[in-house]
Order: sequence, then C-alpha cells, then structure tokens
Amino acid sequence: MGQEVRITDYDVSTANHDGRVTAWEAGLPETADLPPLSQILLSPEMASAFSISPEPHRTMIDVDRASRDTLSSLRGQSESHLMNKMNDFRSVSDEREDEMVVEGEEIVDLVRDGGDSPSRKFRRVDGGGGGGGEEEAESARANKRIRLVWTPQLHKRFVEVVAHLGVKNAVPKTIMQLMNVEGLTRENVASHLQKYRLYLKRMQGLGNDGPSCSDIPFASTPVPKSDLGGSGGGIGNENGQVRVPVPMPYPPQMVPMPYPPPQIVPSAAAAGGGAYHHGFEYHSHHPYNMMVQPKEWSGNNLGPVLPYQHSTA
DNA sequence: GACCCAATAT
DNA sequence: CATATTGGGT
Repeated sequence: MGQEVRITDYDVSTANHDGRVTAWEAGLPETADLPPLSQILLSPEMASAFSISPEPHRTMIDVDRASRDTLSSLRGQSESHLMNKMNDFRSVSDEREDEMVVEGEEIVDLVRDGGDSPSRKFRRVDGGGGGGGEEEAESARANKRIRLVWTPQLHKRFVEVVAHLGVKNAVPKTIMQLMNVEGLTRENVASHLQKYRLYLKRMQGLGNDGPSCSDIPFASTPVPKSDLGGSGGGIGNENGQVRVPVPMPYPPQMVPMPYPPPQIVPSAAAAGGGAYHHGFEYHSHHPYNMMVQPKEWSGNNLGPVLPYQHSTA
C-alpha cells in the first residue's frame, strides 16, 4: 500500500493460473515474515496529524482481488488509464480514502485507485431493495448536478492556487485545472471565485478589524473525526452526504509555473505559508475532502459535517 | 467560448 | 447562508 507502482516491462504471461505474477514475488519476504495485514502501522495520532485516513482492514481476499484486477486491467484495454495515472502527479496521494458523496441515491465512489473506471467518477449506489433494474442507461448520465461544499481543505487549495497564480491568471479555468480536484467544474470555481473576490474587495476597503473577532483560526482545531469506525466500505453516511476526492499533489507549484506568485492580496497570499488570512474564514473541520449535498437540501441542518464559513461578521 | 459581474434561484 | 444558475456585456 502506499506504494507507487511503476509499470515497466514485465511479462504478464508469467502470471500463472492463480492470477499471480510470480516474477513480482521474487525477492519479496515470505508472508510469514511480514506483519499481519490487519496490523496498524500508523498510530492514530500520527495519522490524524497528517490527515491520513485509516485504511480499512484488508485481508488476503482483498489483496488477491486487487491483484486480479490489476492483471486484468493490464491485459485489457487499460493501458490508457494507467498512463494517465503516471502522467498525473496526483498519483502519490493514492491510498487515501477518497470518495464523493452525493445526493440520496446517486453516487459515488471515487477513487480507489486501484483500477477501474477512471472515467466515471460517479457511480450509482443503490439503496436497496428493489428489484431489478436497469441502471446502465442512466449510469451514463447519472450525473445529477451536485452541490459542492467548499470545505476548508478545498478552500485552502483554492486560495493557494489563486495566490500562486498572479491576479492575472487567476481565472476559473486555470484555477480549476491547478486545483486538480476531480469533479470540480469551472462553474464551481467561477462561483466561488466571485465570492472570494468580493470578500477580498470588501476586506481591502475596510481598514481593518471591524467586527471584533473574526478569527478563531484553527489554533486548536484538531482533525475532525471522520466516520471511520463503522464504515466498512459503506459509502455515504446516513445523511446522504458524500465526499469528493481531493487529490492534493502539493501546493500548486508543480506545474509549469515560471515564477512565484505576485501575491494578490497580502492576507490571502500569506496563506501559502501557513499563516492565515481572515477572509474566508473557515472553522476548520473536515478531512481531506469536499462534500456534496442534495440539491433540494432545504432545511436540513442535520449535517454531521459543517463546512467552513466565511464572512467577516 | 472563456471571463466578469450582478441578480436571482435553490 | 452558501452555492448554482442565468443573463447581459466584454
């Protein structure tokens, strides 16, 4: 896990009937020498400190299945998506439990990098019982407009990207691209950007500290407790909310970006380092993902997860 | 078509 | 309130 697999020359034909590629096992320690799969290598404290979501326990079955999947995808018309993974720097963050949650019956599952349809970010999840069904026809466009929630993490990425692009380049499209968040649309960014700009403007205009205490930064804002306990693989929680993957390669300084950011606004630019700006205030909470809510989410205050909040007041 | 902005809808 | 959508204009 957590290993980046480079696809090089290997002979798939060396795989035996068991679906195992013996060549890959050469030189590896015997299973007996390895700690049990279920053993936790990372302390909870450490994990939370680095925002690492614990992996569900894996069993040999899982390993086997993964192995099989890998093989079959290698043999199949895969090549293409594997290449994508390689070209994309985001690959490193794999192993994270990225998923996106969406409206009641729609959705999601993103990721799991292991290997399957990278194209369909959204998958239909069937509640239950019904009968039978034809879900392929709709799966194609199973994308219902989703309401994106700008979590602190997402917003942070946003701010970083905006800060790292000059004012000049900070336009929705490029921001969106640099953020590199699956499922994020230009519209999402545009909308957020609009608000962000307003916020910035409103900030500059006012000399300063109007409303007393707008920042309660995140001094002691540990990491939320995402629902790990029981999620054995379940997707959304009872609430019907979903998470979206937020591949976070690194601060947006990875791409062809000649020179550092001309900083747009003092406060915002500072964000890159660690100091925080007021502005888009967010009451830090939330793991590394963004949530989505049902569209007709009208008086539903029951969110186990509250997004962050802006506002100066 | 991408962008901006304001207004409006959800 | 936070977002999405729409419409007018560059």
